[in-house]
Amino acid sequence: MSSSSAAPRRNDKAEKVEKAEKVEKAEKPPIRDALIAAAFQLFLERGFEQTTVDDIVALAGVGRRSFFRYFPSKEGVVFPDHERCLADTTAFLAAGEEDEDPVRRVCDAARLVLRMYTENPAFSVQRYRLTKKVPGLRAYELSVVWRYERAFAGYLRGRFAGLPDGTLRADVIAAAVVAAHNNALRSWLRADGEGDAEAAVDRALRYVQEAFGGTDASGAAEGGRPDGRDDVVVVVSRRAAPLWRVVQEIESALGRD
Amino acid sequence: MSSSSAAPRRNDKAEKVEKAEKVEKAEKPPIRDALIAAAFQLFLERGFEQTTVDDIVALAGVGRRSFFRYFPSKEGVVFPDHERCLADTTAFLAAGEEDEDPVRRVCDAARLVLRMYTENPAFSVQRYRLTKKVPGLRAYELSVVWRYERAFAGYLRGRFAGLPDGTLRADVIAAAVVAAHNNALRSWLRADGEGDAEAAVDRALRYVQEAFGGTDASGAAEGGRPDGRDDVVVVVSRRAAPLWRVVQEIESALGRD
DNA sequence: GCGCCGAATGGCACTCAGTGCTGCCGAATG
DNA sequence: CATTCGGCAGCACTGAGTGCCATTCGGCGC
Repeated sequence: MSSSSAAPRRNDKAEKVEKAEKVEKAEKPPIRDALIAAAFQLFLERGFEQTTVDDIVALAGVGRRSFFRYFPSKEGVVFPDHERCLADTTAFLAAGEEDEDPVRRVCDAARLVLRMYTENPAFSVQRYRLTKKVPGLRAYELSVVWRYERAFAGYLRGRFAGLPDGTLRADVIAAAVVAAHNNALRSWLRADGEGDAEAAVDRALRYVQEAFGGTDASGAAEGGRPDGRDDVVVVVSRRAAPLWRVVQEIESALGRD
Repeated sequence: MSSSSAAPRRNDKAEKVEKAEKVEKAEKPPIRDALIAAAFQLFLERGFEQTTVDDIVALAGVGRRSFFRYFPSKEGVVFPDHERCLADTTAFLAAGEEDEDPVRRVCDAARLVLRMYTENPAFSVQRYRLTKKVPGLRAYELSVVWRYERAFAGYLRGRFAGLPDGTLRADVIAAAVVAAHNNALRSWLRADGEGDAEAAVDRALRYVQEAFGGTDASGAAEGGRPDGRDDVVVVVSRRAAPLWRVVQEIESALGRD
């Protein structure tokens, strides 16, 4: 792109610098990052549908064919790091110990996914705003989330193998974990990345863990109950009241909200 | 297209017959059904990607433009009745009574969706085999399922409004209901539509209802309380006990199970 | 019976996503 | 220096999806 064949000595030097950068950055293709930056710039200022792949590659200064070497589709450029994150997550689940609570392990895996978002708050918020408006991106995000959910469910199915209704439990818990994670994550994204996302997700996941009863409620130990109270609660309810109403009373009496 | 202006009398008769069919079938465009039939025939014998929209309209004997008048995309023809079913489901939720258990209502809505599958077992099984192999159809199905889940969650958010963690509970329960429904549904589809799908889904949904403690367990209302007791119940629970354990105590104390 | 109107349809042309192929260039080999 | 190999640009092509317009058909008023 820049002036070439002007000074061979200088070119040799430039090559050395480039190589040094390569070693330093370690297998990071600059073309990929240029495409991501160009795509987001155009998507944000002009809209997703109003931007063609040709516009992106023109702004990034690369060939059109290169775009599809790095991303499977026009939507894929919006979720550039999910492939690696999904691999990390499955590896994390595969490395789990046998005596660990499976639900807790899956919750920790979800926390791993959360970290990918919190590492780049600005980027995550921009992407959230895009996916909220563009139906095509929402659909693509669904397929991404679905792969996480299937990874969770697959792990749980293995851990629940032999148990009655093992696959049912696995599927339901995986879906609940994903839903809780997304609920907290989206609250954080709607707040422009302000606030403690980790705490919000912990809180949401604790609700799931309590609902399925397969855990010691993680945060209860640490955040817990600083006054040391582990006392009893008395609830009085009319027998004819609908059960779900009673449960609501119980929950508020127990201080879970 | 067919021979015209040959015998006006005969043409008049043909018109009458056509009109009679229209009145009989009542607002059912035959073009739509012809497109669905042609699409499935080609998808099954040749594969989804190997079939173009031109192939479908050629076999159905209609213009290419008409395909996209009836279906939003090539994938859409595989899920022809979901739009109506989704409308029915949201209407069913909107018509719910205020004093009914919200979780139970959502489970009933899921049973409504199941009915759409069980009404045409052969069709549902064919579609299942297609979506299992074709990634594009899986993605499309995800977006369809997502709309049901959002309908469920929206209803629950309304019912849980004001409660602590209302949206979290709504999202998680909606996801759990959908996951349980799909788990049972897919078992039935894998078995080629043999067996009792209703019973399987009932069983799966009961698991969800128990996990979230928001139900009177199916038959409690009708089984009633013939002794006329409408007294009070006192429950004592340790504050640190997992919620599901507490709920179990409540349920047994209230005599519902 | 006649003409008009609106809805449904078919046909055409166009944009753009995604893919296969070819040639090119630079870098690592001998 | 010659060769090979991997990444990239450019080109051409298929096919999905859309906008536009002409046509047709059933219905309706005159």
